[in-house]
Amino acid sequence: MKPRHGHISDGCRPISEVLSLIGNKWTSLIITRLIEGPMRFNELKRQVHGISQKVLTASLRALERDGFVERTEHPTVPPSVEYRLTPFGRELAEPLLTLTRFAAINGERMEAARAAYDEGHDTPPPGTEPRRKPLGLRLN
Amino acid sequence: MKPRHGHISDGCRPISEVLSLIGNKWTSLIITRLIEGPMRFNELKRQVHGISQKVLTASLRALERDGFVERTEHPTVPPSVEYRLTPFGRELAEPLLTLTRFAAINGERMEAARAAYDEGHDTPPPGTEPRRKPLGLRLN
DNA sequence: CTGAATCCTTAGGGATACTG
DNA sequence: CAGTATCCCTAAGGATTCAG
Repeated sequence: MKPRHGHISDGCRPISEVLSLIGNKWTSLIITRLIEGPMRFNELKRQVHGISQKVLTASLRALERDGFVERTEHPTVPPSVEYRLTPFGRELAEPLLTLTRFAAINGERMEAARAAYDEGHDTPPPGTEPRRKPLGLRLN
Repeated sequence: MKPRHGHISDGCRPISEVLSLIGNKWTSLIITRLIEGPMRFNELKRQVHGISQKVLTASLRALERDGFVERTEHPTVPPSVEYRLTPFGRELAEPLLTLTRFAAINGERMEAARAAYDEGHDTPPPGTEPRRKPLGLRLN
């Protein structure tokens, strides 16, 4: 996900950029994991449940490019690469945590609101499903 | 956009939900606009530059479903519909603004970081473009 | 004015296999 | 271990048209 911008309007552009940055479903999880401290690739992959290595690589590259994450390659064999937040990255982590906390706290409230909404609206008679998407996601 | 979750891991699920919520490129802009006060559909559409009617409708539905936005339909002709943040929505708006401010303030820093990164890496020799996407976005 | 319905393109991202 | 390279598929979301 790198629309990265779009001519939203000059005022909104950078905002949209950052938002789409954290919106790519994984970066925020990555960053919040990295707050704890530097981490190696596979360690990070294990901590961010469900992410594929392809996407993890891509996300880290993006974060590195934007100056939020620093990549340190140790010339050992087998390779060892460490990722750490830059100072800039830690600045971003702050507001991100704020949001993360909000989510953690209000998760069920959202669930409830949805349930209520779905009920009040065209809830297909039970037994007449197809309901909402089965969605085919899987864990690692 | 309703991936809305995915079995990220039980701890991260609500977080991912909220993040994907704001990640859909428009919702955060919508919410921050609605902080100013209730707004009608087309007024909102004008304020959120570049959004299509379809997407605005969909985003508002999603926000309504999640309990962040309230929809009030005035039975006039022609129709007049007002959207306003719920108290819950205003709670979400807080941390969203934090992020929004970060973006506004650090926009150029990101630009700079990217420029630096792109330069230090495989910058294709000038004249040999195709460089980065032309990307075909347009304003309203 | 508010929105629903359609069509269509793009890219995010999952799965899998291969490499230094 | 830390990636790169492919294939492929779904969904986000533009553009356009129709309707109450």
